[in-house]
Amino acid sequence: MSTEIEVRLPDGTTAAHAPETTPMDIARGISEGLARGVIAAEVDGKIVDSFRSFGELSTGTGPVDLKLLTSRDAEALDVLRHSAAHVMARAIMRLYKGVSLAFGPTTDGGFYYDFDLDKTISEEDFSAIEAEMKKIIKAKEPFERFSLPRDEAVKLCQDLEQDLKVEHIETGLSDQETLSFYRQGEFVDLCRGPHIPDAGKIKAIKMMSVAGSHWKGDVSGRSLQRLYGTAFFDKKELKAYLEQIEEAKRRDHRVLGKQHGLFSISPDVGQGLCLWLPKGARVRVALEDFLRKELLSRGYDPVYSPQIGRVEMYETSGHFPYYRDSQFAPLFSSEVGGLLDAWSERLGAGTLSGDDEDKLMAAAEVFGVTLPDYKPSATADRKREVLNDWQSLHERYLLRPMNCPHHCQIFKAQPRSYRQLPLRLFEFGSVFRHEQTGELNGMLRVRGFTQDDAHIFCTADQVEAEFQATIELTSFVLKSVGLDDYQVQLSLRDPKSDKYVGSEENWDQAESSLRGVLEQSGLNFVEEEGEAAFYGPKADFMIRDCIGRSWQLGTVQLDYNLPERFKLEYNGNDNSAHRPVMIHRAPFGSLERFTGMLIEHFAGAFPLWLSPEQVRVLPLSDKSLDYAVAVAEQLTDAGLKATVDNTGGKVQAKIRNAQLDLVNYMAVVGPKEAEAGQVALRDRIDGDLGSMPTAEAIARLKKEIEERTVRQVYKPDEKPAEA
RNA sequence: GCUGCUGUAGCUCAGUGGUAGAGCACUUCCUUGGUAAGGAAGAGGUCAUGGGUUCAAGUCCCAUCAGCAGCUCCA
Repeated sequence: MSTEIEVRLPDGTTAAHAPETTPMDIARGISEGLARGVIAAEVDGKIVDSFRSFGELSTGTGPVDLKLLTSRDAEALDVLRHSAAHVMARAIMRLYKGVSLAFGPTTDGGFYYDFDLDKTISEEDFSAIEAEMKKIIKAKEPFERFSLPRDEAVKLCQDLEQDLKVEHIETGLSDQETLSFYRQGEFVDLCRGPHIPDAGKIKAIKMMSVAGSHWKGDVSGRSLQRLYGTAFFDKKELKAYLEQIEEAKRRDHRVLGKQHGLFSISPDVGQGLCLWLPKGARVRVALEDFLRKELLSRGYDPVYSPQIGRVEMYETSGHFPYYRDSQFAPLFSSEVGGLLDAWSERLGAGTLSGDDEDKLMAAAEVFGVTLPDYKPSATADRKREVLNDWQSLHERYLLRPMNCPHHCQIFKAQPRSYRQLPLRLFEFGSVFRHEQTGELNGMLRVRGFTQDDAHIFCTADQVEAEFQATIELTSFVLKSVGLDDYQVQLSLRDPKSDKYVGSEENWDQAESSLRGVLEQSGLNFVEEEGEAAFYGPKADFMIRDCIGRSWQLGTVQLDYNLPERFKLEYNGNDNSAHRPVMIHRAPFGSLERFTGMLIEHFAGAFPLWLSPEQVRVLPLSDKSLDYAVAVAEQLTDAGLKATVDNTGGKVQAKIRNAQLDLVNYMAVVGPKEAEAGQVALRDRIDGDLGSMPTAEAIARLKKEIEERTVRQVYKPDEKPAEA
């Protein structure tokens, strides 16, 4: 008999147990009730099955730390959902023939499992799948774990006709000597675990959606069907989760944007190209005016630059070659330009046959272009050179994907002295990127957008202070729109990757500068390796909105690369040339994305200072219409965004419409108000505020605007149900 | 770009091979009112586009375009 193992509980008590003892046994020793509630165990900080023995789990010589996990522990939900994924897979295998299992992990909201099977699963099949899952759950069969050496594991998966699992063992798990499996009834799956003791612990499940996916995330690999589901320890939690999803749907900026006339995307203009309707544009103007004023007072210089630039400039900056696929095709001054471009691409990819080459030569001749230096016997590189030489004698323009090259040119437009630094150039610059069709999403992911962009050119010594100032600016901007729950993500390079440009030293210097400032700032920040841009590390602001979703918006990026590429220089106090450092920064990120996020955060109900319709004047009847128009003029003169409801009908209906249109204030005017030069002000949030002189109402609203008050984050469930 | 789903009035949607519908919005008329819906009438559609099957297509098939969900990508 082997020696006993010391087990220490969270309260510090320790006891010796036989090696075959399991966490579940210990739970049972404490109370039957606890044993019934145990979902999994945490042994030496690792989440494991409650039904594995300490002999197997213990690694060291000292006592093992045991924490029993019940439905009250957050980690337990993950275990439950992983088991639910197995239950779903089991149901699928019962319902359909020839199912190959891929992976079935948990996600934030639930779990999914990827399958390869002939039948295309649609939402209509969900009820049958759920019914089968419920049968499995009701049977309360236990999950059992067993391990096999690799050859036997491969054999088992072959016997089970699970070719994807076989492949995974042979490739992804090639370094594993033994592999663990879980059995539940007739269902056996290669799986790391851990799992719940038995299926009966799953009290609430729901199939959520079905979508396509790829084996191991490789688009050229096998296409799989991914089934999403979720599971909870009780039905109430499931209900709350579903309500939260409904809440997010109600806030969808695409729906609210249409409903409230904020923006529109027309197929006639093009996919991913946003039309700002007057009301949406007013929100944007408020944001732009606010930021412009801030920047001017913080030592920034406004600049303007064109929305196209020569391809050569983007070759210099590196953007054109690096992001070729996600840019709009270049504009060529010569009609044969596109042909030569495609020709050169093919040569570069090595996919041009001699036949096709002859055809291209002939085609070029049709356009009157002969290439005497182009020798069919030359190397592909030499041929490309000839083509590129021809191209560079003709204009090629790129719809700009970034503003920075233009701003570099502005820096270069005149000799610079160290006395002029830091030079902070800002522009609300529109850029165009040909994002993949499947990525487009309302205002959040578009093909044309406007960055609240600026580039700071400074000396190496000024980097920290400038970085700190931009962090402070971004925090201020976010606070002004009522966003105070955010985290900064410091994105560093992936040491294993070679996609980065610039020297090792520059990267080290950049990364440590950013880290230092963030540490001093007291902001909550996390570091992420491998998330940096190709030209430098960056700090992204991850904002949490009022329903807990995270958004990546503002960004501050350090760049030692572009100044190098554009050979930017300033004259130092030693009267010799020095290279400036560049900081790219955008507190909003893009106006499109930021506005889209605000629409969802406020559920369309903007605070007064951002609101596209701040006051609507409601005449009691047509008899008061003239006075209403006069009041609206007074409000407009005072700088407020005011309209008049000139429709017929009763004031109750006008109020209802204004409330539904999320107008911040209503000014009800009837004979009494006209007589006294007053308005009866009604607040969207608090209701009737009573009559007051128009001037008093104006002062009240102007104060709220100047203070940029965010009085309420609108909760749609407070809205009365539509009749 | 890939997989799947969807496309009918301005909006939300019904319409399972045989005469294109509802609610809201809109227009007109009546009503002229005091803090979340007054009443009546009317107008509005090449059923996304293009092919095909059929005596007959909004409905079935194919392609294209667009949208949605997910995958992959994101300077």
